[in-house]
Amino acid sequence: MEKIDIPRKTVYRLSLYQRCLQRFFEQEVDTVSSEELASSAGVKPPQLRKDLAHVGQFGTRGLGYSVRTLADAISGILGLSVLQPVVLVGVGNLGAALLRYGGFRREGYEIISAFDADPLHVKSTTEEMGVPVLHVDALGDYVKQHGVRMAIIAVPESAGQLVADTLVDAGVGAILNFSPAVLNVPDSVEINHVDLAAELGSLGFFAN
Amino acid sequence: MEKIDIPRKTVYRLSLYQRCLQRFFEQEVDTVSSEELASSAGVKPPQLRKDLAHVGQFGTRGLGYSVRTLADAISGILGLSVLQPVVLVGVGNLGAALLRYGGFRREGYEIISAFDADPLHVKSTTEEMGVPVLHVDALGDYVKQHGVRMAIIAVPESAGQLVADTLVDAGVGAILNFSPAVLNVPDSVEINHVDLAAELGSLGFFAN
DNA sequence: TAGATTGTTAATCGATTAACAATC
DNA sequence: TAGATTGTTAATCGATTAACAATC
Repeated sequence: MEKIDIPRKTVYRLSLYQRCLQRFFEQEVDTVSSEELASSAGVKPPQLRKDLAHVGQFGTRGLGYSVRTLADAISGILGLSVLQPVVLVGVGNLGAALLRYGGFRREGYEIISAFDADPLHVKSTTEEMGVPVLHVDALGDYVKQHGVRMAIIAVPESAGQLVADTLVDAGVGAILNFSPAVLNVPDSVEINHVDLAAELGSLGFFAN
Repeated sequence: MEKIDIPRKTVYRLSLYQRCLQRFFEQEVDTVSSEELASSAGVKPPQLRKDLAHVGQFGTRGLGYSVRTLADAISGILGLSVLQPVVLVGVGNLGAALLRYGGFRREGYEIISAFDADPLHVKSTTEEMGVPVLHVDALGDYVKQHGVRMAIIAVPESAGQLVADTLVDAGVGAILNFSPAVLNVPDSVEINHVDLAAELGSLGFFAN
């Protein structure tokens, strides 16, 4: 394993490129230039080339990139070649919406189980939500048994850290955190924090 | 207006500080040091002080910051002193969840109306969702008439740009975009892009 | 005055952009 | 060969961190 030295932002953008390439592929485009791919992803061409340089050489000078080859390469790097199992913790408003959200699956992820502390939410069955919803007490064991490496947290702030600790203890390596809580985890665990209130809050400044 | 020169990331963090200050205020803490406030927001003290330096001087050397004074100052800067009206476009899975999400209101924002292209969603009434859901055809006029300056987009990718154009034409100055679409807008309009699929997608890399 | 903590300047770090040589 | 476009190096830019003088 020598996948150490790629900047976080580059990894994020690789995921953008991947999605754009999928679209080109569906449109049966065989080859794209850095110009075309970059513009479809909303970045500048040198940015794209720099990002790709971090992970290898995929293009042909004078020609561009093979859509197929590049897409496969990025899939491999991001670990999307096989469907990745993910658990979701917190089936409130947002959690339930994420459960129904199709975008994750299209990207190569599958929420295989959800967890909640509220018996009312736990009662929801596979039929209702599309996945089993279990009590949060079972979270740690489930993660260990199924070897789950990724989790989505959509619980209230007060529960965030506890859930994160449980996940980390059980072996999860990456967390997408929608709770407002600032999570303390070991450096080996990666966290993407999506703070909805802060996203909107900071926009007020620009709206005048 | 000379609110030009504050870095985007600083504005974002101001919003974090604001929320932490609210908590300190509720706990009846009068004064915090940059050390305390920074740690509660998940940043380092010099970062906090640098951020604040962009917008003014609020602390007392040797003592720290008055929770009340600093909270009020940041509220003013972010424009949160009065409840900000926001429109939401797209009442699918995610849009509906955002509509019910309480975090925005707590932050000083109120979704005053929602819009959708699907007559099924449009039928939803104030009672069901808490806010009126109108047909997207009425979006531009509504925004103009109510002087709305902020919008949340939660429509499918194919509709993103069209909705953005409508909003910008109607005078919106800041958009929180949850659609995967890369939106082209004038420089005067600020966009925060929350790309759920890409957030999760990039995490795959770190999960091993 | 002594201790503490801010505000600010300087140093570091990393990321973006520009430019161009390599090469298909 | 000539035109095009990559991969890469160098220059720029901005943001973070460290350090410390100002000052309560």
